[in-house]
Amino acid sequence: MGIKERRDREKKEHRQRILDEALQIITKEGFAALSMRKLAEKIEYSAASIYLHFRNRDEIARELSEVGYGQLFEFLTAAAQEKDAVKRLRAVGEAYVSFGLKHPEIYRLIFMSDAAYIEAVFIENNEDSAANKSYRILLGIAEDLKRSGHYRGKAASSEVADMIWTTWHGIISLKLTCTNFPMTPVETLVALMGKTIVEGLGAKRLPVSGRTPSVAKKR
Amino acid sequence: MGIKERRDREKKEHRQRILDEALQIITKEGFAALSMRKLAEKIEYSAASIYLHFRNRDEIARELSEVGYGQLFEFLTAAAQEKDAVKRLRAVGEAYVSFGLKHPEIYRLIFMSDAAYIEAVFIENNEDSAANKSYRILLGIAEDLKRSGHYRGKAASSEVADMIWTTWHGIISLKLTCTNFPMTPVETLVALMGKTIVEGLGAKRLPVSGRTPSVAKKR
DNA sequence: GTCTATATGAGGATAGAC
DNA sequence: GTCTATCCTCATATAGAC
Repeated sequence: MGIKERRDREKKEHRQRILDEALQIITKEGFAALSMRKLAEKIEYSAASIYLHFRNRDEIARELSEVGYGQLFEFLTAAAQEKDAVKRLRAVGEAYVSFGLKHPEIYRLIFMSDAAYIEAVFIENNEDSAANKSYRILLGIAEDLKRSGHYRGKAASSEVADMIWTTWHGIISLKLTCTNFPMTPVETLVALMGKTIVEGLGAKRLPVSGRTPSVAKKR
Repeated sequence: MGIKERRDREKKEHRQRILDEALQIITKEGFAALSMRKLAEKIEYSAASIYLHFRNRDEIARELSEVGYGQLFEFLTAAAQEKDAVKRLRAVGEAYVSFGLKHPEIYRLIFMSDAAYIEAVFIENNEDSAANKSYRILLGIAEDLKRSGHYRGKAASSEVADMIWTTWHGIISLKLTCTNFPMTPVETLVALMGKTIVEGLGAKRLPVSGRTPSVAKKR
């Protein structure tokens, strides 16, 4: 049965080669630039042969998205070793943003294009998907912030985690769409954001929504 | 010279009609669905005739972006009447997010696709562009927060404004890409975010970056 | 079984007839 | 000024060669 094994192995390698080249194209030129023809040229096969390995262009995109979530997870994991929740919040935030800056087209693909990719990963996939594991890093930070007395509000940890996530996503996605705006450097934004959120969550006085805090009275 | 005037007027009207139909297509089906052929069918002219009014599809996109910035500006202006900076922050934030939810495809076009559109507006255009005026609403809030003693940090108003903007953008853009995630409802996120930022900016104790605040010591 | 060649139909853009 | 005809690029599908 060695022949079948070799054939299977070769087919798998061929498939992987297609994915590798596709990733290169996306990384360099963005997802929109990924065409079956261009990809076929790169792998030195006809376009039709790609369809023997992938149902369509979308299936390639979905697989590459998962690669992207994996890369992001590695970035985050490396930064999530810090014990202290506040330090970890800052480290992971910086890692998240630096991933986006380093792999802008991948970030666009996984978080700024079709909702189908990310939803497939979060909803259908198992708990061990890279995207879910990344989210749990974030959730862990929110829980630790609460545990260590860094926040006093009533918000659930998942809400705090979502707030932090949207924050980082906001910075990187706006930067990718508009390289010159906001003019504040990304690093400054990450630092200011992190500090403001930590202090906001842990603030002792919680002014009732809508009322002006006493400090402002002197106006 | 009345004939020339009528001709000019008719041409202008025709151009406007193209834009109107294009806006409808984008609003309903998204920018990707805007094809010259489909547009031609709507206006009941040949596709080639569109090129007499617009250099290419991109030029239509750019003009529609400006319409979009104008619509956003109107949303924000209506919410920016409130005198109190904190209340205004919340009102404008809600308006920003509700614009994004109400006109998702327009939002995608102006803030989530090509950097060229937004950069053209912010950089090349005059101070009176809708995008610049919108930004100044935000900047005004940041300045008023500072003036009324709501924040004590060293961050410049423009940095605070950018932080607030990225925050709102993060919420809406993540929601548009991933309708089921984050699971926290948009309204909850906006409220939590607004509260956390106001309290974070105004917090009395400013723990030195990297040190754990005293509350956490008990861990 | 795996590939090449080719067909189909959508789309952007343009030349040239009227 | 408007149209038809056309060219190019693209995703996708399939027939049939090997």
